Amino acid sequence: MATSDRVPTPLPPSFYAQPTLTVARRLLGARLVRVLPGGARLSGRIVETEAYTGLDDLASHGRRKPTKRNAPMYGPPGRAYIYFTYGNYWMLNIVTEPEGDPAAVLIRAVEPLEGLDEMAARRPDRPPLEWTSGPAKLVLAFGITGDMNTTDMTTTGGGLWIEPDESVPDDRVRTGPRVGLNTTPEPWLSLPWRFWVAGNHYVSKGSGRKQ
DNA sequence: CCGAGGATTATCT
DNA sequence: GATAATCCTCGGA
Repeated sequence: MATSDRVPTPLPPSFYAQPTLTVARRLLGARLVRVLPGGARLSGRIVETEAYTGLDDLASHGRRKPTKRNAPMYGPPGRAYIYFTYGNYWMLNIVTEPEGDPAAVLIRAVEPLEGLDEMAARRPDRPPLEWTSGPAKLVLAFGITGDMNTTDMTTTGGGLWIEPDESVPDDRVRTGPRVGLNTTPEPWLSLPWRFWVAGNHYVSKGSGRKQ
C-alpha cells in the first residue's frame, strides 16, 4: 500500500451523538463519500445542512411517535435516514443524538470532489452547478437510493459515510431558517437551524442567495 | 434573471 | 383525502 493512499476514516458514533445543532455546524467542510456497487468512489464537500430535532421541533419528522417512516430517527446515531417526498425525491439525513432521541441532520448540498464523471452520467444535460446543489439533487448524483435507509454511516461497509476534511471557521458560516417548511408554525418556521458555507456556489437556492 | 405553478406518490390522519 | 425537509418548466421582464 502506497503511503499516499487515503485511508477512509468515517466520523464515529460519538460525533453524531452530540447535540444536533453542533453536528449540523461541524459537518460543514466534511466529506460525504459514496462507493458505488461497481467500486467507483464519489465524494463531495458538505456545504449546507439543516438540523431537525425531535420532541419540541414541530418541523421535524421526529415530532411524532415512531412510525414506519421516521423510525430510523429513533435509532442509534450515525445511521442514514433516507425518506421519500413530493412523489419523486429522496432526502439524505444522518441520525443524531443518543438512541431513543429522534433527531437528524439533513444534507442539503455538497461541492463535488471525486467521481465527477459518474455524477455527470446521472445528471445528463445538467451543468455541474446543478448536480449537488440541493438535497434531492445530490442524492441522485451520488447514486443514493431508498433501500440504503438505515445504513450505518460510521463504517465503510455500507458504501456511504462522512470523513473529516476541511474545517470551516465561524466567520465563513452563515445560518438562516430551514427551507420548505410551509405550514410549520412559529417559532420553528424561523429558527436559524440551516447552516451553509458563505459564498459557496453549490449552496442550494432554496431560501434566497444572500451570502 | 425571477417568480409562479405543476408533477407525482408514499405515508400519515 | 391531504400533505410533503423538492425540482423543473415556463412565461414575463
